[in-house]
Amino acid sequence: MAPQQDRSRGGRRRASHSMESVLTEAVALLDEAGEQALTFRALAQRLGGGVASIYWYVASKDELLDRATDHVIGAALADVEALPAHEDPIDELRAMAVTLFDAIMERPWLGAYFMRNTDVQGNALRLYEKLGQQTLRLDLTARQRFHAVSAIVGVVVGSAVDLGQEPPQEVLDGAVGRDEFLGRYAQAWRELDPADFPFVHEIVDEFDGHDDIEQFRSALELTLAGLRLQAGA
Amino acid sequence: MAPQQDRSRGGRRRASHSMESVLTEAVALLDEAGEQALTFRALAQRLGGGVASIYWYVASKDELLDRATDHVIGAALADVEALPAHEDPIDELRAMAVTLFDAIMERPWLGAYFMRNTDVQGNALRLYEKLGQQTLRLDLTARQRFHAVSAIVGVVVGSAVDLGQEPPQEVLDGAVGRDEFLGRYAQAWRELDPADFPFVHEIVDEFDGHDDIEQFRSALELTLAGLRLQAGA
DNA sequence: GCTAAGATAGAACAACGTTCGATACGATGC
DNA sequence: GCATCGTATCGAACGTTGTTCTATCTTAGC
Repeated sequence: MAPQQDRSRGGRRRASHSMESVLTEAVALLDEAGEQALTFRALAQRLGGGVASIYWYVASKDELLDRATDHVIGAALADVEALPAHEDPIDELRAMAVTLFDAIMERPWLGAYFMRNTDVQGNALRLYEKLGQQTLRLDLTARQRFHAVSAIVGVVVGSAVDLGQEPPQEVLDGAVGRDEFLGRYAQAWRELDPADFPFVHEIVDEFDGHDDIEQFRSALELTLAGLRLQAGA
Repeated sequence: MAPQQDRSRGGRRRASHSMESVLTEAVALLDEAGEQALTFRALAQRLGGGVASIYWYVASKDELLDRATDHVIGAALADVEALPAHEDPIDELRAMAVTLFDAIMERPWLGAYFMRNTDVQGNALRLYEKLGQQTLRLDLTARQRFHAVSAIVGVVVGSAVDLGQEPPQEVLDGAVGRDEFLGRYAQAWRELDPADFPFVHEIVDEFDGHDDIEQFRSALELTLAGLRLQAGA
């Protein structure tokens, strides 16, 4: 009753990969345990192959990160393209940015690599174009359009970076909940001298247990309000 | 005429450090050659001591980075505090944000670590407080104040991250100038199909040779305009 | 002079990205 | 059937990194 071994002629089976599987497993590692979990050895073990095989598909870890990033940005781009059209371009910009932020929230590691994509081509550029096309519907100069899209991307990235560097490893392990983690900071802030830190005391209750999405949407709303003003609509 | 050797009894002189010198040299390494240049061995050599000695002052590289970051944020905080007071709190917020961005521009590596500071205390918190105090002068709810400061910090960080990850190592070595670097991207963009990428073609001339500070100020202006609208002033 | 704490340092360790050389596989030509 | 060439895989090794271990030197107080 020995189980049918998955080998031929006693030799160890050779693994056969593909660009897709390499990227998929790399993203899976990043999703499960964050940036530090993605090593060539861990990835090779997951693929059931050797370490050096990965170098057939990518020339370096930087390229692996770039391709993995572009891989998931492709999914975010698909989400954005699936969005219904709005009459108001600013409404559409808001919907796109929120969709983008949602995608990053599910993958906190994305924040650090989002803008690192050195490739000129790729899904990041398509996303950039997609956002920018909305500004073409606004009464702006080319320079204003360029700056507007940069500002919106900046808000997304800025919020995403906050997100990505928030968990200090305890909350990722599940040992400490996010609320408790925030609560610790809040408690330390409450113990500061109110005379020296009036603002911190003013907002500590808002900080405690705050929602990241709401924080992002508020920042986005300010930028979009400024943009609407600039477009004179 | 042998030079007076700086040693006693022929033995190799033991180095004597201090928290200040360790942080100063660490920052110097980061300034000169970026994030990857800061290694314990390079730092030890610079301090004229052994590798393990650094561990007397910091428990890990993460802590070293945190302390180094807070060290330079302290300088930025001093710059911000030296700013003249404005009658309009939003004008003062703008001046503070610009000062902050200037400090980050001189140290591109700061962008990646700016928000990574896990310490609750420190200069980052004081800077946060300093920004927040201006919102106390505006007619806003506590939540709006919290979100406003987060938004402004987000704009700074978002632009700073762009900045920090821009040079791909050639421009840092001085082999390729920033303009030429930007020009390469611009050229590649110009060769894209205008039907597929109308926005990219619209702004490529603006992108080519653009000024980072101007880009940042535009993004900041949109946020501040939105904030002014929100405060009903 | 002795001792305890403060401070320094060399050597070793484990993990990482990367390279090298050898080897197997699959289609093609004959 | 067989040699051939480009594709693809793998184990082993290299150099560098953060970190730890253990030993040593220095200083202050008694």
